[in-house]
Amino acid sequence: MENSKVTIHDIADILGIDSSTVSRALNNSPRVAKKTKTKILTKAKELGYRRNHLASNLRKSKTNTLGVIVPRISRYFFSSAIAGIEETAFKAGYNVIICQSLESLEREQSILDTLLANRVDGVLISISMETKNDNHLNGLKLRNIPYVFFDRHCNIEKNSNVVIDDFEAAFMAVEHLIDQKCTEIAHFSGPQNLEIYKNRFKGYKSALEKHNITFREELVISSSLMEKDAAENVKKILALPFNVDGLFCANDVVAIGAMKYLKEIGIKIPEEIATVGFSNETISSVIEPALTTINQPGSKIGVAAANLLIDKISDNTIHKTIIVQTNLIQRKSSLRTYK
Amino acid sequence: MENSKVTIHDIADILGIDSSTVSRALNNSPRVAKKTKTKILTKAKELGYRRNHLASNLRKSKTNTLGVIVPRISRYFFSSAIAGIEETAFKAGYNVIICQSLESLEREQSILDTLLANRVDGVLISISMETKNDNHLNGLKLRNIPYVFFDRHCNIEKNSNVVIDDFEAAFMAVEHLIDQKCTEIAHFSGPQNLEIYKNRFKGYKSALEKHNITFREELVISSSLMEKDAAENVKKILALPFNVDGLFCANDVVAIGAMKYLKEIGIKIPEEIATVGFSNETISSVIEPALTTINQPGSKIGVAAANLLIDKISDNTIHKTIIVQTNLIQRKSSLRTYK
DNA sequence: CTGTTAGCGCTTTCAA
DNA sequence: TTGAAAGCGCTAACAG
Repeated sequence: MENSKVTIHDIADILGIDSSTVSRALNNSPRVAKKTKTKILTKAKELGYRRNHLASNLRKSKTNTLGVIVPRISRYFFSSAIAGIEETAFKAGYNVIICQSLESLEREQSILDTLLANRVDGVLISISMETKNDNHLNGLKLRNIPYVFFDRHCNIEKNSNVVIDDFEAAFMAVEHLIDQKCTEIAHFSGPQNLEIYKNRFKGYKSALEKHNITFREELVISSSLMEKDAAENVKKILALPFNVDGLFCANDVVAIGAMKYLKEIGIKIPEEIATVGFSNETISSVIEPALTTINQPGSKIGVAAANLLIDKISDNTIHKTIIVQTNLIQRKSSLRTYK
Repeated sequence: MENSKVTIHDIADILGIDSSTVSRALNNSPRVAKKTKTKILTKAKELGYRRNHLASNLRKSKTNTLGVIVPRISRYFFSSAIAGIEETAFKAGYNVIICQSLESLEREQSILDTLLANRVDGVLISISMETKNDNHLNGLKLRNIPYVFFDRHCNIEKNSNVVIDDFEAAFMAVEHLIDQKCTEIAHFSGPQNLEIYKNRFKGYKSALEKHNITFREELVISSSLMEKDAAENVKKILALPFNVDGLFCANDVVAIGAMKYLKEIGIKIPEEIATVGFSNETISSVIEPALTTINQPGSKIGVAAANLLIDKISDNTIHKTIIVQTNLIQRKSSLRTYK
């Protein structure tokens, strides 16, 4: 019993019927008598039958496999996205091949080759920093293999993208600062050629507007958002002829850097920092003064992206952009404790 | 050109030879004339031939797939382990199915079923907190499917484990505390059914011994190492009739929780906290007072585990335990700044 | 509703 | 060194 080598033929032989009937029954086809079906399913269970996906897929010329390309698996946002993808894919009967581009376009290209060789049914991709367009996805296009960008996408028409609502997230973060009675809110912003930072900046501006706070050019400090930029950014703020009492960072790395530097020089302004970024819970819980606007968006995006891709696999004409909404992480207890 | 549907038969037909010869050539068999082989390989490349792994694997009844079970993908240690596994597996021509048990034995069991159904060639597993033994791996044993434990393992003979040198790591961490003149060092320890926590406890004890510090039962506080346990643990320490001046945490989650709680109640003891855990760099840079003993071991362990499993797949008699050595992360600048 | 038949694309004896 | 032939386990016409 429980032999892994049980095939539909074994079941057919024992029951004195044909293997095609067994196949139908196992696939829950309506073209099998209820009685026969029951008999077959019972016997299958008894023998410990397990479908051989290899054979099944060969016959159907489908692999039931999705390729996933991320810059780096170990970044929390991506690992949680993968968790969401895996779960969704699994439920739908798909396996997932996960690859990391390590922010290299060249690696991204060679990964696509490998995925092609593996005959994946579809691809989920979050592009590397080096990637400027989708030319290297030609192989997929040629073979009509659907793909969906998630989070990092090329700004290209007729593609499917799953992204976060950056405008809204930024808006919420800044509004939170305003609720805390901050009036001079600085913004550490990112490269304005990238959609996400443009939208976060817009959200910042819009929140100020809504609450009739004058927008000041000099409060917006643009950088590449590395931790090392943070000290410079903070210095610029401190050099201003008035006191800043709130800070909105366009990502968590620069927020962490800013807090570190502020601690280092023993200065406690600004009183509130908010950041839009993909912090993991552990980080968030350590950085008390920072408020992260995005509540575990990784897995949400992963789920949405996987679902969209699976839809596209059955109907490749679907093109859409899904904007995932985010929540403010509420950490009231810690937020105002250390003023 | 570049049609993905090129088969060995197409090549054979064009060249006027048999498909079996083509197959041999493509598999670099020595039983093909050099000239023919070159001809075949050239034509294959020209036509953009790609082997259909499905068919190949069906014939060979191998899936070239490894199953990986981890408690949670998004924990930094595991995502970096997965990165290492992926890379190693990929190079060796294996794909990887990644699953998370979410610390549930039940889920772990059902994942194993799924992996069996997927006919994986081998399994890498890091067990859940609930898992006490390897009984649920019976399906693998029955079918002679090799498996390797990594990081979290059952302490069972004749299994293959890839682990960190927990004893050594803990010893180093505690010795570091002693070097900082701590004498009353508490230990937040974990479930003693898990080898890793047992060994970290041993390392703690051993370091004390070496430096002639009396071991005190009441300084060891066992919990499930969740962040929520931390507050309770700290309370127990504070209730002691003497002052604790050092703290060694068996993992980083509880260390972070402890620091949070200490901050919250405005208490600055203990002066030094060390933790053995798999912190990511961002976390480490935020948690100044904590010293993490293990320097990015995840991918190291992943690579070692995948290699061992692949070895076992070809020779299932290999049984060994690989102990991966670790380094102390040095963060002198921050360590003593905020006392 | 069930059986017959013909492969999916590849590997691997066995003969030649 | 190459070819012929069989079949991995499953599915999907097509008949009946």
